[in-house]
Amino acid sequence: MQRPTIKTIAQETGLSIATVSKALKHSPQVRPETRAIVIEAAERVGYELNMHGVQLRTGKTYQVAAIMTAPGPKQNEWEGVEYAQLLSGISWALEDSPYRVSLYAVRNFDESQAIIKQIVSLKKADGIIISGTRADDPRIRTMQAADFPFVTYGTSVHNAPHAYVDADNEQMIRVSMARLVERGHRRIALLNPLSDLSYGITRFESYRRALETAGLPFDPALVAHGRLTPAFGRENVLTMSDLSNPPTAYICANEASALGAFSGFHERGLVHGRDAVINATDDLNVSQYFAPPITTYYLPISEPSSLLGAYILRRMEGEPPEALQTLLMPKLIERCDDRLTAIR
Amino acid sequence: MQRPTIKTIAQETGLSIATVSKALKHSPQVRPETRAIVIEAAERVGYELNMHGVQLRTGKTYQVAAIMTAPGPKQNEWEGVEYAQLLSGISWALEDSPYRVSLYAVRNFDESQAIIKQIVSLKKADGIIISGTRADDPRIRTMQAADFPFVTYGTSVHNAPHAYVDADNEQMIRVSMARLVERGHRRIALLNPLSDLSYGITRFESYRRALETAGLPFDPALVAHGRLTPAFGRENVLTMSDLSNPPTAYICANEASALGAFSGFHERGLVHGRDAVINATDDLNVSQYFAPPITTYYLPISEPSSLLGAYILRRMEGEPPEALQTLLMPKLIERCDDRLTAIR
DNA sequence: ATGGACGATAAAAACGTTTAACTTCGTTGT
DNA sequence: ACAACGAAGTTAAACGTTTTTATCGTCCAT
Repeated sequence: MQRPTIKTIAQETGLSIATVSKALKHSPQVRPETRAIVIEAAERVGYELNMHGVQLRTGKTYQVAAIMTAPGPKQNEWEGVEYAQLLSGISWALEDSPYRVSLYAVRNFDESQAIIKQIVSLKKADGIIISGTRADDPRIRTMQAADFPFVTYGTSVHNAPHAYVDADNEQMIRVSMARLVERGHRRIALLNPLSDLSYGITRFESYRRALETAGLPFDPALVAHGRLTPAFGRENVLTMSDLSNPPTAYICANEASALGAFSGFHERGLVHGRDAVINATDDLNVSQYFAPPITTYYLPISEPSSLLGAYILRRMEGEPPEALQTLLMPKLIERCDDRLTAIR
Repeated sequence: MQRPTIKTIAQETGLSIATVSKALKHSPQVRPETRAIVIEAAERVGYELNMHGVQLRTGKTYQVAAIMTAPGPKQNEWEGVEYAQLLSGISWALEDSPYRVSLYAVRNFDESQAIIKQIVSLKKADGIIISGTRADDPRIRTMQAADFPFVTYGTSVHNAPHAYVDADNEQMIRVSMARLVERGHRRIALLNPLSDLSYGITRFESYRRALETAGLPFDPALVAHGRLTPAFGRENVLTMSDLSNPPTAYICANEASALGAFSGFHERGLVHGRDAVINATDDLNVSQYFAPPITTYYLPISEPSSLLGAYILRRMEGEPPEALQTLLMPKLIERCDDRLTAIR
């Protein structure tokens, strides 16, 4: 038996397919009684809308492209693991809509740019979600030029206003620095994402301002930019702890680099809380299982991800981007005092 | 300007759209000279195949559904993070094909079953990739009954033969146990996945056989089944280390539970290598950053994931499932000796 | 010469939906 | 009484492909 179509319902009810179509989408052109008949028949025959017909006719794809930047299959680093929860959050946010998440894995920025151009020009999706935004992001310009709906996870600086969701990195670093300074720290290291990423810049600038506020000197040796892998955290601890005047606190941009920093502590024989402390930003609530647990700024990744999903839906409905901008403040979770026992 | 279609090319070349269509798909019915003309015109006008037309006509979706089981947005546990790399591996394997990965995030087994029924009956995809297989998996039966192409990450026991990729859990546990026994361990704990999962059963049975081989008694207090979160690892170490005769080795089924086990060590004041050791299976190469680094069986998740992608493609081409079954043996990485200093 | 087979292309139908344009008929206002 | 109108449906075209069937020469065997 063939799958029923609107034609089936038309024959079943004696109406035309046009009326059936209109009835099913609640057009005001059809009488409530007629609609009831159509709905009844649709349920009776087990009708389900065939998207292919809709897509061809309307040109809409009902796909939301999620661009996921992950390192190539050769490098097996603990990186980008938060994408799993990001994607499921987005997927759930679209659950009650006709939209599906279509996944585009790319290896680097250039590939993401190429993919986006393709999606936009060939209309392979109705909306795009990207992350890893740069201060001046050409991908954003591409999408804006084509008037294509999109939402970014991360802000940009030099682009025209667009829909975004991000953690409030400025505030987070400011509060974090003030708290550490208050606890006696004078040499604070910043393990930062790649410097072309927008949030890397935000964090760095906030860091510098916090130093000024506290009257502390800026030392470039205490700032590192890189891919936020455990290796990155480890190597920077190894290097910085060898300085003649090593840091007593490390601010890590994610849980992966914090884990790596611990590995560096272990290698150098440093004791957390005695020689130095580690603070981090945590999306996955994993820092509580570190030994010892560390102080983190915790933003459950489900929050930004469901917002991203909600925003792309609203953006595709035509809502202006200015109304779809949110900075989320992570919650401070103090798992240790972070005063050095040696300093006291 | 409108996007060019085969009609555009037909007008451009003076041929019919039928010939253009055939020429573009290398049908033997069209003369090579004619084909050359068509190809040239297609390139000149910048023609790209419109999938919506194809989909409506052929009924194919060119979508591969990836079912991703992740805990709901409320629970923010470090769980399922390897999905990110699994998905990107699959996505890359499909890169040169016309297929795209369509993501379906579900919260539990029942939801995945419902989604799969829907995908199969409404033909929302041409192939399905699932994980978390059970010994007797009703989802597999659903797909087989409908003769629907699919590949599983994980084996099943009672189902008819199907395409799968998995780690060789039997061998891994056997080797792992023999190695620990050889190093003097007599009380070995198994931190296992949920007992309804196929690989949980495989691991458990292999564990029991290994005990028999070594002439060691089976103690149910040393085996735990559960969701492989850090919390699970931690709690079981807390419980088991309180036994009158606590284990001297913990075999963890993934890196998340191993991290949690470390957290339990820290809480109890246990020292790795003195009081007990932790061995694990590692997909993400993160155990090297634990303090201290531990011995793991490492299977870079890129390997199974690219196989999954390759297999679903071949399965959709009609290749029989028996030819598409692979068990991958993880590589043993000895990061410490794992002999207890106290035992010697 | 005639018929048939074959090779290359064209014509047309079909996939399932939406929507602009049109018909029909009853109601309303003058 | 009649034009104008509105409500509720219908007709038909269109979206871009693929594929079955038809057409039209050309070549070959008889």
